[in-house]
Amino acid sequence: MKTPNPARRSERSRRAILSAAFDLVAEAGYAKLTVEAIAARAGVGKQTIYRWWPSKGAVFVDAVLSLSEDDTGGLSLPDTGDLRADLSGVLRAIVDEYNDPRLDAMSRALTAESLADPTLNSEITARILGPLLEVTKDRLRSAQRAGQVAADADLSVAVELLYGPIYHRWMLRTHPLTHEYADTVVEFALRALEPAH
Amino acid sequence: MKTPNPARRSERSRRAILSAAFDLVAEAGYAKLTVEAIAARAGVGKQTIYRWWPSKGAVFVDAVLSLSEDDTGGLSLPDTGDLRADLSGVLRAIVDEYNDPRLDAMSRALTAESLADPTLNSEITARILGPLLEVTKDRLRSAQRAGQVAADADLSVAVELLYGPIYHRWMLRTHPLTHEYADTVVEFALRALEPAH
Amino acid sequence: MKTPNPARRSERSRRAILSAAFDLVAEAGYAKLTVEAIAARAGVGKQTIYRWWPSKGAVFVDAVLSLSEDDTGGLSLPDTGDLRADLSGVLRAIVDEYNDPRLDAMSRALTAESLADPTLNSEITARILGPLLEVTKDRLRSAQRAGQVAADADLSVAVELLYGPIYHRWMLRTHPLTHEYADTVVEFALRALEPAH
Amino acid sequence: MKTPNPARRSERSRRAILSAAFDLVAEAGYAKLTVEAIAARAGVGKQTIYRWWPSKGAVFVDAVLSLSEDDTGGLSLPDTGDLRADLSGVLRAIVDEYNDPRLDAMSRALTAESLADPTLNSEITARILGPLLEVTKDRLRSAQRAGQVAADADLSVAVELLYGPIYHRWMLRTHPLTHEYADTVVEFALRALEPAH
DNA sequence: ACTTAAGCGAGACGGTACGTCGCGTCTTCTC
DNA sequence: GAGAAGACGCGACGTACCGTCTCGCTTAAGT
Repeated sequence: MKTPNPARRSERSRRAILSAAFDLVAEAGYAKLTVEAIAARAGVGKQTIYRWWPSKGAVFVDAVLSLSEDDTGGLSLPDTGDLRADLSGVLRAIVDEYNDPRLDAMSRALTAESLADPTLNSEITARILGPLLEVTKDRLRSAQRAGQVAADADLSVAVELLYGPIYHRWMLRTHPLTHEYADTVVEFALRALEPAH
Repeated sequence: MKTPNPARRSERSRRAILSAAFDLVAEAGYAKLTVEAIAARAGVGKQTIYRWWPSKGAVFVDAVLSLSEDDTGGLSLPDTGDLRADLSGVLRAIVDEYNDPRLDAMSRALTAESLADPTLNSEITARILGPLLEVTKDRLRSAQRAGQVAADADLSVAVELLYGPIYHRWMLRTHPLTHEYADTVVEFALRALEPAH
Repeated sequence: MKTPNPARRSERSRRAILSAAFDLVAEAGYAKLTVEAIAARAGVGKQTIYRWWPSKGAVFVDAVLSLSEDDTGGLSLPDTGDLRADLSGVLRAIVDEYNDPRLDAMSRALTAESLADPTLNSEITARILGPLLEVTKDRLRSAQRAGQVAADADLSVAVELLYGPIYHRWMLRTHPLTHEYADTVVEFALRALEPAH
Repeated sequence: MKTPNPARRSERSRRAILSAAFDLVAEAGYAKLTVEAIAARAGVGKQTIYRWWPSKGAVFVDAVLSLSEDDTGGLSLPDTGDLRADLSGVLRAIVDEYNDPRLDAMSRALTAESLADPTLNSEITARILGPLLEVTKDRLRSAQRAGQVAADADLSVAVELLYGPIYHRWMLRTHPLTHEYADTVVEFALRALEPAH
């Protein structure tokens, strides 16, 4: 099992494969994605796929990631000084994404894939989720300095207080995801995090 | 598509199929579960499976559910008067379950399945998750009457404040799930829910 | 394995089964005949078929035979004194039957069935073919008495001289089966059988 | 329905499939031949069979044909000048073949298959039966030139006069097939074909 | 006339084989 | 030497029928 020489890799094929994978999922759902279909649609031999990716899940994750990285990093988290507004902004944005059927389907597919394959899970965590949590923590740290958040609050838990409820509701479809809901979550979180009184 | 006559259904086969499915997942993981293996292990024709379940996922969900329903309701939620202790009890119990590799694998398989098939999702929600959320809300309602929780708090959100962070951490494997973590979550949640001061 | 009591046999079911079998073959060909289809079409339980016939081939053969026995014995072989004319009559009649697509298909199905199952073969031979050969031999015997056929000719072979070529051509589709052909065969056969000169 | 590229066809698989099919029929009879068994015995995927043959019948016919074509033409028909002896030779040889249980079974299977599938019928006719009839006609033509057979005899019918009775007796099992029988048939045929006297 | 057991319709069952799909590997030929 | 093309061995799919096996129901026979 010799590893191929990346220098020789065809950029045209790489792109074609990723975009074929993405389009196929968009059209028919992740469950119907097959390596053969990707190869056919991309005008590529199957071997070319297997040479560079370990599984079709990896191709798909790559496809999604390469797309989301074309954006300037997805969600931003401004620091206007108004913590409540800043957090509400992110959460509402996330709610909007989950309410877009296209993105919803993609996210669920990605999640399902990551459940079955720990490798993909870490990749997703590292490349999508991690950065989001990080910038959020940054914002909370800044709020700590401003005395809006208890100095001793564990920020790793704090971010989960924000994103956990949203994620829970999205994954389990217990109730609709709305902007009000996002705001309620922010409200609760801020109360939980506020300095001792 | 004629629906079979349930009156004639063989109880012996039903049981054999469910327990075969469960055992196979326990032994080799959900990814390797096949209808043929279930049929073989259960000593049953494939058609008998397809006659009564639409997919192997449905069989598996049924298997898990029928098992979890042999227990008299699984998790209980006592009302000792000490809200913090009561909640900490449930969350720690859940953390323990997620830390049991067997149950962890089952839950992830169940979750992955429910991502791909909304029907299963609702079934799981209705038969496993729903009851848990319900008893939790009951406990919180009792706490409201006792003045430990703000009277106007939206309890649907409140339960997500409790379970959301745990679920988030479990699903995304961002950090280890510990009893301390459970307690921290309870702490934050109680602070968020406490009556205005 | 107790043999069922024929006295209790339902005549209505028997008829329904035979005619369902016959019709199904007529409609879709023998290859697509199934026991389940016969049962369904006849409004009969499968067990009723298995109780009275050993195989679907047997049902079909029975169906054909029961039909052909409604006729007064099928082909007749008159003795007008004109041997050539009498034989030409039968052979032409047989040729006509083989040229009827319905009968052609039935005969081929019957033949195929008898190839796979020696039991059916003997039944067919006994109930359809045998009588034909017998009456033909009778006619030839009468011709022997009239001095038109060599006294020492082996009549078992003689009839095969008549039917063999026709059968050969029908089975193997080497050439079309026509009345002229029937007459040529009769001509050759008579020449082969004529008394020494 | 894209047709596969024959250039890429694996010769090794082709051979293995044909010989597996042949052996399986020899061992257990045509009725028990299955595509799965062929594939398993040949060490081949089922798809490889379906890629190149339309049905298991076609595989079997191919198997038989490819074997019979390894022989340099099978039956020969010498021209010794003695027509009776030459014809008796072929008919006796054919009788011998039909009396070999192995060949008998093969021939019946082949015949049954050709009854159900006209395509196979023509193939068999073209590759096995046709050549035999042709060399026989050649021999009779030579006999015509020698004045042993009527100049105006229709040779297509003549050959059926020879093979028809044998075939009839073999197929319908009315009487045993013996060398004497073969000779009797030749005798009758020669008498039928002899020039006017 | 009344049981009572057989035949019957229906159809679920354990199986075998079907013909198809997709996997991941391998081979051949091209650029 | 990477890539397009696609045949291959393999494993599983979901379906069609097989022949067997209960289920109630009906129906004729024998008390």
